[in-house]
Amino acid sequence: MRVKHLLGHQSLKYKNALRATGEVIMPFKRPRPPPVPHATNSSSTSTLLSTNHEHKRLRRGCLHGIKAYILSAKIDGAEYEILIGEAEENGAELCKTPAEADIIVTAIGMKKRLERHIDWNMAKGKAVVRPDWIRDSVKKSEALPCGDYAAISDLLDSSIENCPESSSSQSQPPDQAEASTSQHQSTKESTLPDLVYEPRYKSRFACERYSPLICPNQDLVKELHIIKLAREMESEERSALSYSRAISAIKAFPEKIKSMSQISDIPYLGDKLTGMIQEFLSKSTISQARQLSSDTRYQTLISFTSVYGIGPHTARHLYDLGLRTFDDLSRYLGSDDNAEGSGGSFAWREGLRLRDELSVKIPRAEVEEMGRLVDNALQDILPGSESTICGGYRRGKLESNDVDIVFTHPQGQGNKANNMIARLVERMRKDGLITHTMHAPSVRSKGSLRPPTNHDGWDTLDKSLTIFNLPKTSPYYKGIHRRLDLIYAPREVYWTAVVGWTGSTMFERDLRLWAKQKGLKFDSSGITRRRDTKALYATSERDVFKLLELEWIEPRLRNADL
DNA sequence: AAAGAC
DNA sequence: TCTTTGC
DNA sequence: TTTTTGC
DNA sequence: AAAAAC
Repeated sequence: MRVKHLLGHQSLKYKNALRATGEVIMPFKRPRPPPVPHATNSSSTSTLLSTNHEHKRLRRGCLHGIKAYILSAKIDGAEYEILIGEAEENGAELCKTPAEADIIVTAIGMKKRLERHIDWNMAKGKAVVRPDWIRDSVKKSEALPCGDYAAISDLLDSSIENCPESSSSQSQPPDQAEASTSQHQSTKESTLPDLVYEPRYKSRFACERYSPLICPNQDLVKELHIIKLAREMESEERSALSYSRAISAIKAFPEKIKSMSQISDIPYLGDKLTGMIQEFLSKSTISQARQLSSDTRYQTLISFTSVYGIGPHTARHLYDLGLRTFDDLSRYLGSDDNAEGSGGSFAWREGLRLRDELSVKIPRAEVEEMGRLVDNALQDILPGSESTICGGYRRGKLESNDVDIVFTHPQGQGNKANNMIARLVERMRKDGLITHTMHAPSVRSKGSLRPPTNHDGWDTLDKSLTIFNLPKTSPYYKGIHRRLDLIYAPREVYWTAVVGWTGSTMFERDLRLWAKQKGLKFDSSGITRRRDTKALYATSERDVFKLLELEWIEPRLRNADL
C-alpha cells in the first residue's frame, strides 16, 4: 500500500522537528531555581488569592503562623488527611520533623509510646496536644489553649507553657464561645469525638466517601485491581466497572478487614466479590488474580496497552497476530510492507518509541518544577493568569504518571483570553519545552465568555495533550520526556475544572451520578440545572461541593481508584 | 468531544 | 465508523 | 426480569 | 458484576 510512503515521510518530518527543538536553548525567562515551599498540594499558583471572595474573608486562618507537626501514628489514614487539610487551610505551617515545630499533634496518649516517635526532651520543649485541638480551634476560629488538649499528662505543664499563639490579627473574644457549639469536652478524656466520619464509607457514592491514597486493605484492593484490568483488556466493561466500584468502596473502609461480618455495610459487594474477599481472608491472595498475573495473554495485553494510542481492542488484535513483545511490535510497525495494509500507524510508532521514557514516574518535586515552567510561560502571555496542578499530584501521590495543569485567564477581560491553549503551547514549543502535541486544541472558545454548552458528556474545555521535556538548565533535568496535559478553563468554570481534573476517575463518575440524582449536571466545564439548563457558577473549590449539595472532601481523600 | 486511521 | 484519549 | 452503569 | 426500577 502507499501507507508506506506516508509513514516514512512523516517519520522524517518528526525526526527533524525533534532535532530542532532539542537543541534550542530557551531564550529568556529561566525559572528561578526552586524556592521549594512546602510539599503540600495544589497550585503552582501565581495569584491564588484575590480571586476568591468567599475564600478571602475566611483566609487569614486561625492557626496562621503556627508551626505544627502531626504525628501520623495511631491516626487513621483518612483522619490524618483531614487533620492536615484543616490545619493547612487555617494557616498552620506543617513541618516534616517534630524538631521544627512549635506544636506536636498526636493521638498517642502514653509516654512510652510517644517516645518511640519523638525524643522526650524535645517534646518537653513544645506543646503536645491531641488531634481535637485542631478541630476545636478551627471550630472556634482561634488557637485554643493547649492545656485542655494535652496529649500526655506528664507534658501538661510544658504544653501550657509552650502553647503557640496564632499570628492572625483577629483574635476573637475567646470567652463564652465555649458554650455555643459543644458543652462538654475541655479537660476531658482522650476519645476523638468523631461523629464526623463514622458512616461515610457506607455511601453509594465515592464523592461522599473518604478515600485515602493507601487504605488498610490495600493488598486486597490490589488483587481485585488485577481482575479489573483483565476485564478491561477483554472489553468486558460492565464487569470491569463492577470491580472498580468494589475497589472504590473498599478503599473507603477505615479498618483492616479480618472477618466477613465487617463487610456487610460496604456497598457494591455482591456474591462474586464477597466470595473473593472470603478467599482473600483465608489465603491472603485470590486465585483468579494469581492466575491472571502469570497468564501470557494478560501480560501481553497489559504491556501493549501501555503504549500511548494502543487500547484494548488494538492490543487484542496485535496479540491475535501472534505478537508478544515490544520487539515483536517494533518489528511489526517497522516493517514497511504489510500486504494487509496497516503496518501500524504513525501514532503507534511514536507511542512505542517514547514508551520507555513515559513509563518513568515523575517525583513531586519535578511535577512542581514543570508547574513553575508552565506558569512562567503563562504569565508571559497573559499576566495575572492562574494555574493549578491537578491529577494524581494534587491527590497526594508521591509519583505521577503525567502532569495535568488547569489554568484560566486574569479576572479582567474574558475576551483577551482567546486561544489561550494555542498560544501557550506555541510559546512552550518555541522554548523547547513541548516536543509533541498528541491532541490539538479545538478552535473553540473564540470570543466566548461562557464555556460552550455541552450536549454530550466529555468536557468542552480547550485542552492539549502534549509531551514535555525539561530544559537542560533545570536542576531536575533528566532528559526524560513527560506527558503534560494543559487545560484551559474560562474563569467562571475554573473551579469546576479543577475538581473535574483532580479525580480520581471513580470520584468523577460518582460526582456525575450524584449530580444527576440531585437534578443537576456536572462536568469539568460546568454545573447546570437539568430542569432549565441554567448554569451555576462556583467561586471556589468548596463552592463546587456546596452547589452540588455535597460535603467537602479533601483532594487527598479522593483516591477512589487503586 | 475530538482526532486519526480506516 | 471505530478506537483512543482524560479525570 | 429488565435496565442502568460518566460524561 | 451489582443494584435499581431507568
